[in-house]
Amino acid sequence: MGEAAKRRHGDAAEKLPAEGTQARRFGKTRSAQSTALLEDYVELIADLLMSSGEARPTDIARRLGVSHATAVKTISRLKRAGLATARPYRGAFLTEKGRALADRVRVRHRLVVDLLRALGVPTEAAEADAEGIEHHVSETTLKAFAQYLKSLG
Amino acid sequence: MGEAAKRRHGDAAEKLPAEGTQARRFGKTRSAQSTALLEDYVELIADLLMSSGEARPTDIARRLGVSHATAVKTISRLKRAGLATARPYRGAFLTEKGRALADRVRVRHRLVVDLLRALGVPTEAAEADAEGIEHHVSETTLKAFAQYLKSLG
DNA sequence: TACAACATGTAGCCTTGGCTAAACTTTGAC
DNA sequence: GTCAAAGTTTAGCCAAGGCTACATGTTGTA
Ligand SMILES: [Mn+2]
Ligand SMILES: [Mn+2]
Ligand SMILES: [Mn+2]
Ligand SMILES: [Mn+2]
Repeated sequence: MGEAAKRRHGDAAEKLPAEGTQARRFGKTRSAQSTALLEDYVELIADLLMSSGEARPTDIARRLGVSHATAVKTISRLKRAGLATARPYRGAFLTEKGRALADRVRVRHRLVVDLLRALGVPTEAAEADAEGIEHHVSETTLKAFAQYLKSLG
Repeated sequence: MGEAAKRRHGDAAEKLPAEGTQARRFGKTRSAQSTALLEDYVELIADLLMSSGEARPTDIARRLGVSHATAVKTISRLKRAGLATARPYRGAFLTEKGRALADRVRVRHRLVVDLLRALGVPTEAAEADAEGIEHHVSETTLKAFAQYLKSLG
């Protein structure tokens, strides 16, 4: 480790979290990230199905700001994950599991936006930030958010 | 688009954000994600340098819960980005730019954790969730957080 | 001083999530 | 009914961020 370094700096050491603890936290973050995209897709597909009756690759792509080819590939991943089905040239549909996820994700999205707005964050910033934040909010934290909002009446 | 579908569902349409608006939001989220890892690395390297005088690949890897090979590759990316330097077998060091980023990131991390705790989120959940949330909090939202915390005294 | 233990670096593999280009279907306007 | 426009699919490329395996370097201790 470098005993010299240890002696030189060790005494003034700040308290870092234990290695294992920190590793677990970062691991959670990584796993949240790997599901974030799928969550946004099912939420969006649910919205499109609700509002227009179909969720076509091009529409999805435009709303996400990616190419249609990217959307098609991600829809494949949704299928592999058992969250969606797709009929050729008819767009995407959600499985039971996909609908359940979409519902949870939509509720969570709303809650995060509402909380941010309650704290005085302007609407557009709240919506934009929530799109990323939502995927990293645990059940525990979500409950605290709901509690706080309830306390405001 | 399918006129039948449009007629069947269009009337009960829910109000989605405009396509461009939604695309911009998702784009911001994507770009935040691409910098998230670099932010965590510079923050961790700064912490390790402070507490032990050196930031070696193996230590970084253990704290992140990844293999040392992964850490080495990411340190290369930090170098490419002008955030860090590394002397063979002496670990990583931050450039001026890296130190500046680390400072900003540390302040933001603190603020997010403090806010979550102020809302009643238990410490460990607050720390774990903050590790992901922090990367998606805009300056605007950060100010609102600070404001709220100040209002609590 | 030698050497075993440990740290480092490198190579090669995989998945995810972007992209463009080109071929193919569907659809709607005439 | 035709056919061009619009949408879909597929293929092939790239970078990021994981991994394991292996070769090489350093270092504390016997
Ligand atoms: Mn989102
Ligand atoms: Mn969302
Ligand atoms: Mn983080
Ligand atoms: Mn952090």
